[in-house]
This record gives sequence, C-alpha cells and structure tokens, in this order.
Amino acid sequence: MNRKIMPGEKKRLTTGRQKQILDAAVKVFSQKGFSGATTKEIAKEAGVAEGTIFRYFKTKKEILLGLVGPYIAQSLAETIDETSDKSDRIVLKAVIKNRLELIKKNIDLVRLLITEAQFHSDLREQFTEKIVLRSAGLLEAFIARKVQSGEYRNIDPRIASRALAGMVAIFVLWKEFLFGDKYIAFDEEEVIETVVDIFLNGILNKRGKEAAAQ
Amino acid sequence: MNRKIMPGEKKRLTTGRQKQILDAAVKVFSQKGFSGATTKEIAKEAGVAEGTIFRYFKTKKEILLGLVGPYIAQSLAETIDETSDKSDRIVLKAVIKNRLELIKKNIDLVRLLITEAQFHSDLREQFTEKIVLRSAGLLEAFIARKVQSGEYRNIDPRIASRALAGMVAIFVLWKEFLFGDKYIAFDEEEVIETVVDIFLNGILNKRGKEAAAQ
DNA sequence: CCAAAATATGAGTGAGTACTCACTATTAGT
DNA sequence: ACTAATAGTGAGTACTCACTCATATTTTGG
Repeated sequence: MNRKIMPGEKKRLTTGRQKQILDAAVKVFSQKGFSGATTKEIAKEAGVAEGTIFRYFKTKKEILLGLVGPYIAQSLAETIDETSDKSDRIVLKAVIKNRLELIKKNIDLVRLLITEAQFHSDLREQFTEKIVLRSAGLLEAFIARKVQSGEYRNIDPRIASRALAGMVAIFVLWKEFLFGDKYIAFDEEEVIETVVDIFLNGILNKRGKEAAAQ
Repeated sequence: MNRKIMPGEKKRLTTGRQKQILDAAVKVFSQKGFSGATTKEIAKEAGVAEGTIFRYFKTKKEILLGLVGPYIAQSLAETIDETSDKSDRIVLKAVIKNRLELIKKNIDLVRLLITEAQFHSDLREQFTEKIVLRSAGLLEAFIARKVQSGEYRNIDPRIASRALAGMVAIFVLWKEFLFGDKYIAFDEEEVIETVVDIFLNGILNKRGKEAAAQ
C-alpha cells in the first residue's frame, strides 16, 4: 500500500525525478523567467514527458515553490564559521570568497530567486528568511562583536554589514545580471582585495596602521 | 496627407497617446513582468482600447523597447554637476541623495529595466550604455581626479566608484525589490551618512582628520 | 457644415499554453 | 510467472493571449 521507507532516506531530494525536474526548472526559469518558461520546455530539459511533471507538481507555480524547501537549503544555505585567530583582513576575504563561490556555483538559482521574488510573495518570504536574513545575520554579528570590543568604530552593524555586502554584490550583479565582461572585466581577486581594504580602513578604529601600498 | 509638424515639437513624447501607453506599460510590466503582463491590462491601465496600442507599437516587445529612447532619457538621465568647492563629504552625500530621489521617483521603471534587461539583450544594451555606464562614468571620473591629486589613496577608481554605488544600491534593492520595511526599516539619512563616512575614511589619504563621533 | 482623412474601437482569430487522462511500461511482492 | 500497484507518456482540452480588421468616432480643412 505505502512504499517502504528506507532507513536513511526520509526526503531524498538529492536524487530522483523530483530533483531532476527542479534542476531543469531552475535552468529554464532563469533563462526565460517564470512566465516566459513553458512546462514543455522544462520537460524537455529534464528529459521526461510533460505529463510526468504534473505527477510531481500540481501546477507550474508549485514547481517554483518546490525550489525553496530542501532544494535551496541544499544549494545555498551552507554556513561558514571562521572563528579563527587570523586577521580581519584574512577572515573577511575568506568569507567573501566562500560566498562568491557559492553564488557562482548556483548563479542560475540566485538570478531566478532575485528576479521572481518580486512577483511571488511566498517565494520572497522563504528566500528572505532562509537565505538572506540568515547570511546578513552572520556578518552583522561579526561586525557587532568588533564594534563592541572597540576594534571597529561605533557604526551601526546592520548598516556596515550591508554596505560591505553591497560593495561585493554590485560586481556580481554587474557581471552576472547585466553585462558579463563586455564593458569591463574585473579581476575578482583585485576587487575583493580593494573592497575589503576600503571597508576595513573605513571602519577600523585608528591606531598605528599600515599605510596603503603604493 | 502627413500632419503638420509644429515648430517646437519634433518628437513630443512628453504627452499624447504614446506617452500615455508607455506610462501604463511601465506600471503593468513592473508589477507582472514583461511576460506576465497582458496587452489588455496595459490598454485598460492606459484608458484606451487594446487595438489602439497596436496603432502605436507593432508588437508587445516594441512597447518595451519604446521605453529606452527619449522616455528613459527623460526619466533617468538627468545629470548633476557638483563642481563645487564644498567638501567631499557634502558633495558625495548630495550626489547620492540626488540619485536616490531620481530612482525613487522612477522606481517602477528601474525595477522593470533591471528585471527585463536579463532577458532582452537589446533592452540591456540601451539601458547599459545610456544610463549605467554614463552614471558610473561620472562618479569614476570624480574619484579618478581625487586619486590623481593625491587626496585619495591609490585605488582603482573603477572599483572604488562601483563599491560606493554598491553600498548605496543594496539598501535600495533591499527596500524596493525584496522586503519593503518588513524586517528592518533603515533611515535613509543615517544610511547615507554612514556609507559616505565608511567610504571616505576608507579611501582618504591619511592626514590629521576628525575622529569618529562617539 | 460637409467630406475626407486620421484615429480609435473591441469582437474575432489563430497560435500556443497549462493541465488532464486514458493508456502503456516498469517495478515489487509472492 | 503472474498480478497489482506505481510511474511515465503524449495527444487532447479548455482557455488565454498577442495581434487584426471591419466598423465607428473624431478631427481637419475648406
């Protein structure tokens, strides 16, 4: 009557039809937008018949919403704890690089989420609470600690954390959303280095500090 | 046979059916996305019959492209020349505020352009060249001058200008794209103040400078 | 005022869409 | 090997959409 549940499986989303369809959906949705994509295309991309899709998802919209559960968590919710004794410069650069890697690996999903979050409030809420606020919170907490310890100047960590995120984000948007390398190709390493440099210089409490390299 | 052209008119896009339809299109497109919007809705919003739309635009796509000509220029291409003797702090804050006002006044158009630029390369190119690169160029030049004069540290102005833009942009995206004031309501004045502060502190060549307010 | 030109209308059309369902293929239990 | 349950299929269905066009209204010029 009901299929046996294997010990370790519970919700095996990593594999199987469902995952296969969601993977295809991310690709097609991100290329054409939700409204512009057709279920026929998704089926083709997934290598299944159109009807099969509706065995796993009642509606097209439900496919989109299917992305915010385990799927997103699996793709984007990795966490990093650099509770190290390394310098801020190193830690921040590492965090940023890690984040960028994650985004680049899932750029289709990210573009899709940002684009469609505008139009689907249910998607927006999940995306916000599961990904954005959580990520923002980590960086915010890090900065708040430094402010409290007096290492950083007394700047609102909610603003500072977002400012730093924004500095990096704009280069991702620039490249992945709009222009590719058509107008300017930025060197990622140099961008990160510069951004962290401006940020730390801007927020550190002044002490005898190293001068900027000429 | 052909209608008389009044002396000063040439292309009067500021008024008339065309403008009326474009205004409606911005509203509907930005709410539903290009694919999700229907010509019927646009017609209704514009207060004309559906057929009338196709008297002014051959296709739906052409309505979208109609937005990038004089329409965009008129809405977003205002320029500011703060060739002043005021302090950087004042100038930058003024520039940012001016830019934010412009964006807020045309937020529907901005959202639409950012969203649809992904899917329509013709729109993307116009938007990029007419708006984005031009705006970026102004700030870039400003910073480049300061770097050359030795006021700012030797930081790539292309990166620095975008970093500053990103710091501000993320708060606009945060509010207008995703969350409104649902999670955190930022005070615009404070955000600008803080961002400029971090940026200038981060990029200024060190001299006897005012300490951060406690 | 009138006719002719320009403009506006909205029911109609064909293409294309999300979704259904009667059917086929595969798998699992014995 | 047989059977029942499950999974997969793709042509068909009801509907929506961009776009057309015959007709109606407004504007123009004399």
